[in-house]
Amino acid sequence: MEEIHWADVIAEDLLKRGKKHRIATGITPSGHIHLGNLREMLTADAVRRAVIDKGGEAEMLYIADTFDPLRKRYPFLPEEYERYVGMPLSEIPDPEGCHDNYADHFLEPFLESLEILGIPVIVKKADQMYKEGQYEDAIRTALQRRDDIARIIEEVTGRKLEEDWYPFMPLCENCGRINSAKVVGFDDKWIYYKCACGHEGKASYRGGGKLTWRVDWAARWKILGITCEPFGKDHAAAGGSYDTGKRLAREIFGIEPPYPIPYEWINLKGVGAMSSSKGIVIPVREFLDVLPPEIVRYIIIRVKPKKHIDFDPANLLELVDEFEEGIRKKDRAVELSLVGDVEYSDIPFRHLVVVGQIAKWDLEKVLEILERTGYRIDERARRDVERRLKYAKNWLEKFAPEKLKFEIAESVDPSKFSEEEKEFLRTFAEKLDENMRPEDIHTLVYEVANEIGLKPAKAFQAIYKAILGKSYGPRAGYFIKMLGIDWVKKRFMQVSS
RNA sequence: GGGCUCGUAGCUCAGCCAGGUAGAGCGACGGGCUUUUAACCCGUCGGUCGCGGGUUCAAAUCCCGUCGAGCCCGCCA
Repeated sequence: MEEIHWADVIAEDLLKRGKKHRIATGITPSGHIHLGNLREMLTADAVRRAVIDKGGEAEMLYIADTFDPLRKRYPFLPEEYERYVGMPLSEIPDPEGCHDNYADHFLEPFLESLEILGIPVIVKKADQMYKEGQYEDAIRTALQRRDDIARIIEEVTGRKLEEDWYPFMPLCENCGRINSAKVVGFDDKWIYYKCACGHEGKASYRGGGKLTWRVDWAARWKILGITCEPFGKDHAAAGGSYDTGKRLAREIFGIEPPYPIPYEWINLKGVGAMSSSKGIVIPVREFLDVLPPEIVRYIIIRVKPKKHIDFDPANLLELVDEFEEGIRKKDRAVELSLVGDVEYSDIPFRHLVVVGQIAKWDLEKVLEILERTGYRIDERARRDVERRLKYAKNWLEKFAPEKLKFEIAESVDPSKFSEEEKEFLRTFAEKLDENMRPEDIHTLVYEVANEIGLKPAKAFQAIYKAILGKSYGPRAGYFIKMLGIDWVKKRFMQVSS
């Protein structure tokens, strides 16, 4: 039985509904956008690609809720930001002063990440949509049909709404908050409100406030013609916002709700679920310095959206092996993860981690070593190594377990070696031959050790001591071949003299 | 109170949607080779598919129930 990738299953479903699709995403830029948030984008993008692969048309929208109020002063914000709580993110200054406003500060690196990841999105900023009047009709409808909306929300959620509830949150022109004024009435031109700060005023249909979340969501489906949308499992619970959205879409706005794709959270090993408000975060942008985009995509795309992902950045090599194997097998998840026209060579990432350390990350040296150990270096391999070597270096420094790290000792002190060790190294060096293959070298260790009556374990230790200054290291045969027979001979002779 | 996911080999999981004699990787064990990192090759061991019922010629797979684990909703969005 052929296994079908989840994105293809969804794409099939979508194409039964129509040929053209607009897939929405909506991560709110209230803090650093992390790998967990990225799942929404990658889920959408995998489906987008699958739809296109099957002959349909699809585009991705990213609605950034820049008009959302700041919920609280997050731990990463300075104390004076207490006064901005409740104000829309688009109206709050950038905490680091480098962008126009708070929302842009977090939005920009994220959009940059999306570009690196090869995710094409049409960006819609909510504050602009409101200010430009795109929501005007929806707001009018929502206010006029306040009772029907309230009834639907009450029926779906089972909770009771206040008598004076309205599906609209006015932006108070006095205190600047968008979450503390109550609607007291409305006419064709204005929405009248009374704010907790004491101010009474009137708000415009264009940027004078926003619809409450559940209503806003359904409204935006209509305004933008959304046919599909991934969202976190918090929205997917029974009585949750998708359930209300579904009914609001049909009964208030007269549209079919988008095809839902609920997804699970991503857990960072040893840290727990990623959450910007709890400060458990590795910003996406930071990941992309350490891992190639296709691997980041693969981490998420290989797993069905509804299954939770435990991700341990220290334990990455196996995943990369699997990915590289998938390239050869033309695995669908890998295919959906590859970005642009990047071409892979047959050099494993795992190998680059070792060779890079030997060559001290010098590209030419790395290529030289790879060639010496039997890899064919053509233009394609060259480009590939150049690209992935940077990631290998960054990953090693940032996430790799200590035992994978080593450094060639600049020099070693012969007095630290016993006579036995010296004898071994001398004999070994004499027998080393430029034409030996890694396996031959490995065998030679045993041969020489036996010849002079040294335990093989001691022999290996002597080798590592002479090269690295510690008693363990990468597999000796390959390692010596990579270092260069000539160099090793010289080093061993010097130590044993 | 409600929703989702998981339970299959020692471990991590695939297979379940479209039922047809249980799979992979890792580990373990034996060997290649008297330590070499999360190395390579060959081979071996390893599972009453959580439990109980039902449907079926046939169930890991579909249905009902049940037990256990995790997360989410029941503030706001």
